[in-house]
Amino acid sequence: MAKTSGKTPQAIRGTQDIFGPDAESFAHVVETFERVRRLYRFRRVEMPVFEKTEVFARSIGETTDIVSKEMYSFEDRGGESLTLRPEFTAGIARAWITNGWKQHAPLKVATHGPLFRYERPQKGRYRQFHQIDAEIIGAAEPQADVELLAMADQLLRELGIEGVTLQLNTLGDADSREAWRAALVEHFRAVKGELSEDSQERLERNPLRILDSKDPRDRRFVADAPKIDSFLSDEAQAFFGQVTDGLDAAGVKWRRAESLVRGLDYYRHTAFEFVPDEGSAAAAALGSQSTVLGGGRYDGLMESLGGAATPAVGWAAGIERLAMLVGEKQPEIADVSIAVETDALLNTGIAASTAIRTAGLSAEIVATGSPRKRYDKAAKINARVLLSISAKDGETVFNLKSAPGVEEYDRVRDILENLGK
RNA sequence: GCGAUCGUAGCUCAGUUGGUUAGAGCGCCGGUUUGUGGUACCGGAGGUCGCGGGUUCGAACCCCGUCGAUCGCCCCA
Repeated sequence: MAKTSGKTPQAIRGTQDIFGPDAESFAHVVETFERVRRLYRFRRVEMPVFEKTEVFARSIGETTDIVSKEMYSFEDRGGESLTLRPEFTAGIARAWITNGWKQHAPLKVATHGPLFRYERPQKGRYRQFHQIDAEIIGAAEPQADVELLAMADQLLRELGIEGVTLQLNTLGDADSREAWRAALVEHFRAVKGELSEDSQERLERNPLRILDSKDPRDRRFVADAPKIDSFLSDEAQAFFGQVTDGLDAAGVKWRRAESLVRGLDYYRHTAFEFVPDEGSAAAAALGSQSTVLGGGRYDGLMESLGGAATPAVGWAAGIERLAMLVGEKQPEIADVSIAVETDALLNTGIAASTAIRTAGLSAEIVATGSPRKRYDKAAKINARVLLSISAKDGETVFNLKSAPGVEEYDRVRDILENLGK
């Protein structure tokens, strides 16, 4: 692997050079997403890869570890702090405000591309990673949540991903959420000494996170922790009911996950993740970073960026993780593989390949190395038709070969007959 | 930030209890078959065994450090 000899610089930790079957799977995920988002009439949006640090710091919350340690921030030549986007949502929210996209409300947008987080890489987690993303902004009704989730569910089905289930929860409105949080702190504080060290720390900084602790010492107390349902207002209860009814109507399977939370304060109501079922092939393929697609309703975000209160809901999914679940994809088979068996006929080969490609057939040309071996190399390329170009008694000979009944055989023969006419 | 495992040709890996010029497969380059031919045969190039130090008569192999990778913890927008 990485040699330190010589002067070649190494790739940055946590970046990937994606090639071969992985690249094919990656492209397949993106192409499927583009197709499905059109079915749901989400409009394509292209966003900057970096923003003022403020965009992320204010939306995420100034005090969290995320802002202080886990963002790729730097100063530009003017001394302004900029940050490579760690997520799509904050940038889209900023654009909504600065570009007056309110005029398009409710706005359904989709995008995909690279994101950056300064973290220790592990399976399914990189410093530069890639996500697909879908947002509905300016829609307060539960129908928006339902449509968004139906799209996510259809995407996973069209990708052929099995053994992944929608885990669904509600965080209620701001008041419900705050009351629940207070009750949780009270509950866990009573047994603080028996919690894991990590969770004793969480108690002060992020008590909701104790609910998804992996430590068995914590899990005993998680089971009988206060449930959000006891704190939901009538409106919040009704909202969640409409979401679940809508999902049932849409045929989207879901499971209530009372411990599913979001780390950030701007989330309200619906929170969800598509997670591999325990013991499934998907779970084995993903390792410990297993959430495939996640999101929720973030009615509190716009205000943190100085905009008018705006209801919105969205999700994002890691392309690399999805690619790990879709299986190996091979590049498309070539229509024609061309062996130029003598250098004297190189230009004939070029003319033939151009004519074939112009006709809409894909072609690969082999014209380097030992002339005797070019046929062998061309034959190794997976192609529907094999064409060799050679000279016999001063005449140019096109020799075509394919499996019986291959439609491209006749097309190539016709193209060659018209060559030079 | 913490922990575990790993680091030998372009790639995937062998390398026995430390013992002479470090191997295989694939790939690459060249040659053989006077040949309408893909899977054969022969040959070649390519490695200061991640890097630095130590132990030893002798280190790819043992010890320390360092860099890198992988996986996990923390975190997870």
